[in-house]
Amino acid sequence: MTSPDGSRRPRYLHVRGQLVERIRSGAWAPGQPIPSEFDIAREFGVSQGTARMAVTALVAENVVVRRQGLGTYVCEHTQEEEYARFSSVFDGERRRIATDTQSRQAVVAGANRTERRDLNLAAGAKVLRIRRVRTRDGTPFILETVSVPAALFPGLAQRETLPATLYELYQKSYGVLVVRAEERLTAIAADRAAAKTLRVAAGAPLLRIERTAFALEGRPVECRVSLCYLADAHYLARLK
Amino acid sequence: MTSPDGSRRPRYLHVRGQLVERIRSGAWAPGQPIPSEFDIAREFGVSQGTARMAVTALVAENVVVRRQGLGTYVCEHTQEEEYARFSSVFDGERRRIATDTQSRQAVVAGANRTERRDLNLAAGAKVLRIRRVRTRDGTPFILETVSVPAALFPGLAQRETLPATLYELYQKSYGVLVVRAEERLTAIAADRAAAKTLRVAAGAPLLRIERTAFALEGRPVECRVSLCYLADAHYLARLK
DNA sequence: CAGTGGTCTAGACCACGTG
DNA sequence: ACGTGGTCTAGACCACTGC
Repeated sequence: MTSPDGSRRPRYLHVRGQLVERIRSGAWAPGQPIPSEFDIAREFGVSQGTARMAVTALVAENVVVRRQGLGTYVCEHTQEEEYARFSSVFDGERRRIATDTQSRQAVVAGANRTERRDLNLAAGAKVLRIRRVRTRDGTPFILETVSVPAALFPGLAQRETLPATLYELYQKSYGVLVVRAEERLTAIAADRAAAKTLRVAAGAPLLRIERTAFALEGRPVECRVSLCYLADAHYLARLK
Repeated sequence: MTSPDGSRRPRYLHVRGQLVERIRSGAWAPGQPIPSEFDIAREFGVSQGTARMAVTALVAENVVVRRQGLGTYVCEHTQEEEYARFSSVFDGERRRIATDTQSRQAVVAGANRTERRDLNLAAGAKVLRIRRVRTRDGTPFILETVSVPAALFPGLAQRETLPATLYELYQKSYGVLVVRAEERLTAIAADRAAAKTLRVAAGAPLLRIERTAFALEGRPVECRVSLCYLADAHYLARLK
């Protein structure tokens, strides 16, 4: 099969692209079922097996989830799911640690060098920076700075309140679906400001997490730096 | 289809199990091609599509790799591949850091509490503990203690030399194929001994990595603790 | 019960890497 | 040219879920 532009692309990848477009545009909303594999097959004039391959690709990309006997649903960043997928901090008994977000501050500024590189922005581009403290059982636990391209989230800076789980907001208000992230970790000594906020001694060892989050088609949409004081806690990474 | 014990299992999972058994037993050696999908289909009396599903499951489990036009090969832990899969430390330019292993020391001892939990060992079981220092450009970089069940690797303690890439040894000499690992990370302050070995100041922030490695069917086969001084370097984790 | 995803067949042809 | 994995069809039936 030859596509309109002359390049040879498997049919299932063409179908996948069409499905992604409908999800990106909001025609198929988060948490809602997409058409059945048979319906997709009929609409695009392919067999069920081919429609299934297209859906399987989206499952692998964390864009949809299959529920046997029910249907296939557009991924939804609920608070719970977002923690399960993107929060990697666990306690001594290997349970995921729940945090609350206590204080916030949001400003628009020119992107710095790290932000321009991680978010793939041109010089002079603006970012919205959100600074916040996350607490565990009421005590400061993580000091976090979240940066997003201002152009991608119009009006976000003017909001009076921001939810703890930002990806839900990105998705529901801006149609930006975070599907993947990379985190770069280092151990650093707490400087005075961080030590004061986290209520630890200056020089205490902190885990510094620098995250870059990616949306559909690999587009970087957020970077954040988190400083954590991990007393009786750890970060969990799964290899392959 | 009903299997001999009466449970209903998809045929492709039955085929997958048979393939795993041949790899585990060494009948199909690391780095060697397994039979083609058509040959597998013929042998087990299933269609190519079903044989393909069985192979796809093994690909997802990191047991085999497909090479288009060539065949499907049993995964091999070569030095290069092992670094690419299990080494997560990168330099400031985001290149993977190569390390050399400079000094080693191996002892057999009773498993401690952490080892018993991570390796799923009974009280009184013995482990082989390997202590070693890994260097970067000649300077100490990672201080590492590797623990494996002594019963699983007979004769390993008596070896005069050990390679830098242990998983290659586990696989080639003992038929133990590491397919997955979990790493638990914390930031700690260097104690005197670690500081001296790594040539940093006592109290310097170190990244502590506690790894558990799993073989086929989820069996834990190794745990290791690594202390890294990450000057101009970071640990990379990929989320989903 | 109807409708969904999950498994399975027996073919066919294509794209790729090697000889 | 050959054999491999990769794509694709047009069916079929099974297993699960909710009504």
